[in-house]
Amino acid sequence: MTSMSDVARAAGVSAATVSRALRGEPGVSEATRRYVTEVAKKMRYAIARDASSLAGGRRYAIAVLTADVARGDLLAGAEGALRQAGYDVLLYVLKDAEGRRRFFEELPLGRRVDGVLALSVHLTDSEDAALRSLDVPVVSVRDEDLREALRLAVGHLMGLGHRDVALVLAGDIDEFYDELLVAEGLLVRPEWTLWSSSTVAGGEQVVDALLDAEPLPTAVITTSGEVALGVFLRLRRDGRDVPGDVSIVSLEGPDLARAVGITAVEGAWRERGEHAVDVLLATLRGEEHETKPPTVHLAVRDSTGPRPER
Amino acid sequence: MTSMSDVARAAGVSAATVSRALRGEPGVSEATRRYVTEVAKKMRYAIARDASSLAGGRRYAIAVLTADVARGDLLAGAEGALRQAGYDVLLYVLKDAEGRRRFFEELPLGRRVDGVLALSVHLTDSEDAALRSLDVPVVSVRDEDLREALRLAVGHLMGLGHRDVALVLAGDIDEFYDELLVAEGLLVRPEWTLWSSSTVAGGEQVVDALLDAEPLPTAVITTSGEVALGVFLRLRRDGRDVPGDVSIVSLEGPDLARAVGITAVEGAWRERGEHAVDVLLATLRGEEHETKPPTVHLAVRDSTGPRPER
DNA sequence: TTGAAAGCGCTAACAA
DNA sequence: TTGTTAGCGCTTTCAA
Repeated sequence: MTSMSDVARAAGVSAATVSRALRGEPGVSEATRRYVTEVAKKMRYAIARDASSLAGGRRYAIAVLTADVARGDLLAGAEGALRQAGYDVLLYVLKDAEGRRRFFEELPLGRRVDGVLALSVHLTDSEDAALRSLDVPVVSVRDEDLREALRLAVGHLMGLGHRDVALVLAGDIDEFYDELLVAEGLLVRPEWTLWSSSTVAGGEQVVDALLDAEPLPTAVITTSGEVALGVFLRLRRDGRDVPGDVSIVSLEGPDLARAVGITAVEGAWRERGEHAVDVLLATLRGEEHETKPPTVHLAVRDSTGPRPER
Repeated sequence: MTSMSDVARAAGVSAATVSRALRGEPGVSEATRRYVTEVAKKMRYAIARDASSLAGGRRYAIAVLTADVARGDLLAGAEGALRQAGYDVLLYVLKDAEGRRRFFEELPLGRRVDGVLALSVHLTDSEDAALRSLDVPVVSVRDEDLREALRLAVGHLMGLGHRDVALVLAGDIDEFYDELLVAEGLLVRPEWTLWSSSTVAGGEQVVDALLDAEPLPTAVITTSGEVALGVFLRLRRDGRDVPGDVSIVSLEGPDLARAVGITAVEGAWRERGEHAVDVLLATLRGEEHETKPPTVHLAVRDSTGPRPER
């Protein structure tokens, strides 16, 4: 393994200079930096993080806690952002109660990470306190944004006069939706709360189920872009007009929804994960990160319209 | 932060002794070990991994590569096993092509991990070569086991005379199933390939869809225990006999299936993740780990029987 | 069974 | 701008 002093020797400079050059620290002439970088690359030098952390006091690692691996986008978003910022992601899956208890008891993070990101883990007060006792910044992302997304979607639909709204949940999602819909003033019929896989085919199936149980709702909210697309396609194949007969709103899958012209809540999970990372990194830098989480906003497109007369 | 020498001082021994005692190394009297351990605990001492790795040459970290966070059980299984063995899990999500390319180009793992676990990432030859060049052990888990599971289930059902089999896919699963079923000699009707969320409700919905499209298949294969349960319950509620009218096999959810008496493939993802970790850790110890992946076997229970006469 | 001492490969003062 | 010098907090010989 080539070490930093190997590089230093090869480049004819001191290890300190190599260190500065490679990290982009000031105090190195551009020429030297370029040369050293090149030599290091040629030698396939990889820094020894342990030594770096030990000497520098920073670990370049963030613990990411997740209650499950279910919310994939959130995790992927956070992972990508952290990776890009040069941080390693230490994953801790707090799935079963026993493992979770042990985790907080042993708190294996001591001196191992620069910060903690809790994704969709609803921390109890004592768990939260335990984390804070590590005295590294802790940022957590709750599921509340999803509520906000739903709220937006429902608000939009109600503004258009809809009252008969079906909800399609994709993945293993908590069931708090029902309450939320009710709270927003919608009637929730059990047969209009459906589950589906996050696939187009899943969405198509859902429509089959809805068609079998007339009357049709006047609007459908999906938690997945793929499902929204499936719903859209299947309705059309059945001769229904969107949004003439049925409106569709998706709570996720912004790219897909945009491509197909489906009204959708944008700026959801992946972005939320990235923002959480921003907040955490800012804190690490000692800054106050004032920005709010990515605005969950509604992109109104062609899939929603006024409630049809029937 | 209390350091090892703080503990040593408090316990009236040398740092070397503390090190040995805490790691369970031989050469420390039991009395000393117990005492030191107690003192360390009382002082809430947490080892500085960086220093430990630097001095010891082992990093106690494994890179876990995953193409997506979709196969949750696999990841969770691996994470749990690694954690238990005292290893940190460095997560790398190789989702988009661009990120993946960059990952293999920069190979940010150098001197950072003791091994690599590739879960459901189908590595190209050059990617594989890149990983091996790190010269740490690499273990990968492919999706083939799922095929094996399906093969088992289909074999069992065909042995019982079934030909009309529905397949319920849960989650974002690849579509290679169809081909596989055909390859196994089954007729695949499009309306019998269904998607569902991994929930009981999802399974119930699926049955509704099937009932609407008579004739009913004589058997149903699900990729989720919850779905199998939902199918079971809904069929019964509709007055159908299981397995008299319809047989059910689940490819996952062994615990649930066992509890309810559903024929199921056992030893699937979670265990596969754990086994991969075993293999990796054995390699790290310099041993040859000869055991095969957990036998994907079929636990035949009351939910499957001979094809009904109709 | 225990301790002393020498690093592991970096970063961060401090000098030059 | 660059180099020299101390460590960072452990593990591991080697001696006692």
